[in-house]
Formats: sequence, C-alpha cells, structure tokens
Amino acid sequence: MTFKPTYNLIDELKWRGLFHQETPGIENVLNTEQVTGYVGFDPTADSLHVGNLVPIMLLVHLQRAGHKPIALVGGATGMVGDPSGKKAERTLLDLETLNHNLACIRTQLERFLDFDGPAAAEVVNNYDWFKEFGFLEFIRDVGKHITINYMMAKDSVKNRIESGLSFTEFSYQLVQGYDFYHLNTAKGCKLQMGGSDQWGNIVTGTELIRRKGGSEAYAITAPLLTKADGSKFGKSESGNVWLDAEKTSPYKFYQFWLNTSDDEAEKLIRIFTLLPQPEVMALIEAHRADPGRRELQRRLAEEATLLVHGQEALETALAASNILFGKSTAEQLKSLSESDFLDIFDGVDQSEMANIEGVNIVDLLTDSGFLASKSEAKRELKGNAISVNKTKVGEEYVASSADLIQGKYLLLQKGKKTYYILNVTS
RNA sequence: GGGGAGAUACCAGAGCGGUCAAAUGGGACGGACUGUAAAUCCGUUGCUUCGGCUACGUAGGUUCGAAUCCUACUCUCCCCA
Repeated sequence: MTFKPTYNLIDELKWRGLFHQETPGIENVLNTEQVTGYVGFDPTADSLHVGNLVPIMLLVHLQRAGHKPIALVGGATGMVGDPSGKKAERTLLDLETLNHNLACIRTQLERFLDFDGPAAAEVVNNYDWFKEFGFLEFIRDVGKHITINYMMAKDSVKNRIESGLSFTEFSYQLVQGYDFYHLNTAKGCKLQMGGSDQWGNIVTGTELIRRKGGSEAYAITAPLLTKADGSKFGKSESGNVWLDAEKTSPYKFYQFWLNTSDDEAEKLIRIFTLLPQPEVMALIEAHRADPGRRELQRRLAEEATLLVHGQEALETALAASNILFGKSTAEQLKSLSESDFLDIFDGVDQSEMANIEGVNIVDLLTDSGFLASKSEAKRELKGNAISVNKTKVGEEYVASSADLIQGKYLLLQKGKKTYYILNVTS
C-alpha cells in the first residue's frame, strides 16, 4: 500500500521555527510511509505548562501530516530524573505525587490529539514496561550495548561531571533510550521528537535500537524557546503559565500571550497556533504596518487559548479582558450579573469579609489580605495606585455597602493589572 | 594543617563611633507617556496604635551612643602546604 502524507512535516516544522536537528533519512521515511513517532513528558508537576506546548505541537503536526503520534508519560523516567539542563541533582518525587502528576498530565495530553481514525494517537506510560524489569536484567540486556565513554560524552553528563552527578541520573539516558527501543519493537515506532536538550537522550535510543537490532530509528528536535532577553520562556510575573485552568485561569493564560512583545509574537504565532502559512504571513505584515493595534498578539492569544481551553473559556477570557482593560466604568461593573461577574474574575484572588460599612480603605486593603501591611497600603494610596470598582481612591476613602457589586462584591485594584475581589458575607 | 579576606535590605555593593531605616546601581512595584508594549521620565521599595519599634551573619561585651570597636561562634572565599 502506498502512503502519502498530508504535508511535508519537516518543511512545516521549519517554517514554523519548530525545527532544530534531525537524523539523516527521516524526511524520506516520512514521505513514503506512515511513521509512528513519540514524545516523552516528565511528570515533574501535576500540570503541563506552556513550555511543554512545544513538544505537544510536534505531536500535533505529526498527526496532522498523517502519522501516528504516541505521547509517553514518564512514570519510570520520572522516578530517575533527567539531568539534561539541570545544574544540580534533583530530589526524587515520592510515588504518590508521581502517580498524581502522571494522571493529570495524561488527561491534559489527551485534549490535543485525535484518538480515532487511521492515525489514532496513543498515550503510554513507560512504567508499564519498566515495572517488571529487574536491575540485573537491565544492566545485562541494555547496559551492555552502550559504553560508558559514549554516555560520558553527552552534554547532559559532561556539564555535571564537575558539580557531581549521581549514578541514578547518569543512567537516565539508558532508561529513556530503552523506552525508544521498546516502542520501536513493540509498536514499530521509528521516530522520537523533543526539545533540542533531548538530542543526547534520543540518540542514545537510536544507538541502542541499532545495536540491539531493531528497525531503523530517527530523531527530530525543536529549538529550545527563550525570550528575547534570554530568560526562560513560559514564566509570567506570577510564575509558571500552566495549562491547567485551575492553576492558570484562561483569562491569565490569554493575557500571557497578549502581553508578548512584537518580535516574540511573530515567532510564537507560528509555533503555538495552527494557522496556515499565508495567513500567518499576512498577519505579520499587517502587524508591522500598524503595531499599535496588536492584531498579532490578539490573534495569537485567541488561538492559543482556544487550543488549550476551548471556545467557551476563550469567550470568558475575552469578556474579562474587555471589562478589565477597556474603558469600563463602575456603572458597567455594577450592571453585570453575578454569574458573569464571577466568570470574568475567575482566577482572581479573593477573600471574604463580614462587614465593610464604614471601614477605612487602609484597613480594607490589609484586613482583606490584598496588601501585606498598612505601610504598603498607604504607600500605594499615596502613589495613586489603588482603585475600588475601577475608580481611583485616596487615603480618605471609606467603604460603604452602596459600593458593592450585586450587594456582595468589591473589586479592589492595585495598578492596572493586579485585581482582588472582596466577598462581603453579611 | 598554616596564613589572609569577608559576611550589610530582593541582588550587587558603599558605609568603618553619633547627622544611618543605612549611599549608589540593578531588580521589583506604582505614576506619566503609549499599544494592557518597548524606550524614556518621575515616585516608592522594614513594621507601626505615627509616640515609636525591630533591623547590617549568631551570641555576648565596651560606650551616654555601635552596621561601625572588642570576644567567641557559624559560614563563605583566597593563598601556602
């Protein structure tokens, strides 16, 4: 039977800026047969974050090109710890945390792939084939094929020789390499993809497959993303940007993308959306002509939020952004229904207070837990930073129940971007 | 093992007996401008019942008064062996 991919995966990855390195021959294989390829995900937290979206996109493109994607969650590798890019030995996760993380990540991954049809995706856990694998068996069957010299030559190991590296992390590449071998023999998987920091680990896998006599095996890596200033991609002021709506609300997620710089947005829209090339190019051109409209950032934020959180969440995020940053007034705020209000401010920090009638603004800010001390409250008030229900207030402001939205809420704000909701219970 | 240098606010780094809640730079936060940007400019950056209070590695001591002097301890760095 003949196979024809929907499109040339390598070309697609290249123009999107998702291509860093490949092993020779993969392009030809991708164009002539349906390839099963995998990407591994570490269960280091109970949610993936935007940085993990890069390898996810690799799988998505693989599938869209007509190939079979496998997402591997690292139940076994997560117990060992990948030394790549790490300066120091990691602490091991306990089993309970690990299992919890695995389950969460698995659910998240399932959202991005199609599990039906001729290119149906699969999610696997490497713990399944490692749990019965004994140590002696492993060092005889796997360790014998790879030399220490070979393993020591990897950057991930070399960089740690000075500062120290446990045997556990040293052997990580063998464990990951064996994953590839296992998938290769059990599922005919010929391709492993990942960030460029995974190159060494992936190649250990292809080497192992070659020596143990599996079928041919290939690698493709994507460049590691950094911001223009060299800092790590995927962090906002408030920390990691997670894919879990509980940890990073769709609104904050949308805002993360909207706030990207012009240069960055040009890069990111290729990587994190599935918009076709002509449309992307047209958007970039339009944006350069009139950067002030931030059409590019808007579109990027919309597409990324849609991809990760879906239509409904996107609409709420848009509505919230409009209210928060548009020229909305206290009147408009008060006219919101309670459920709209709560939807829009979903994810905004909040606390409860019993009674606010006659409470001075300084006490309000500190007692609510919004600001840490009265000195800070006074400072910010003096700096003209504090608003109540979108209206700037000074130190003389005293709260009254007439200010409450829907008789229950007070919207506190420091600066333009920091909001806090006071839920008045009495 | 011997000798030397040091430990100050988020970070770097001045201060070396009172005028030090501590220069300066960076960061962070706020304001103006703008595109919810960048750059720029301005302000703020321990707590407080606004009387004060607690802070310069830790514990003591000298002094009217200590970040500053003395003692011990802990830690860091450098040189020699």
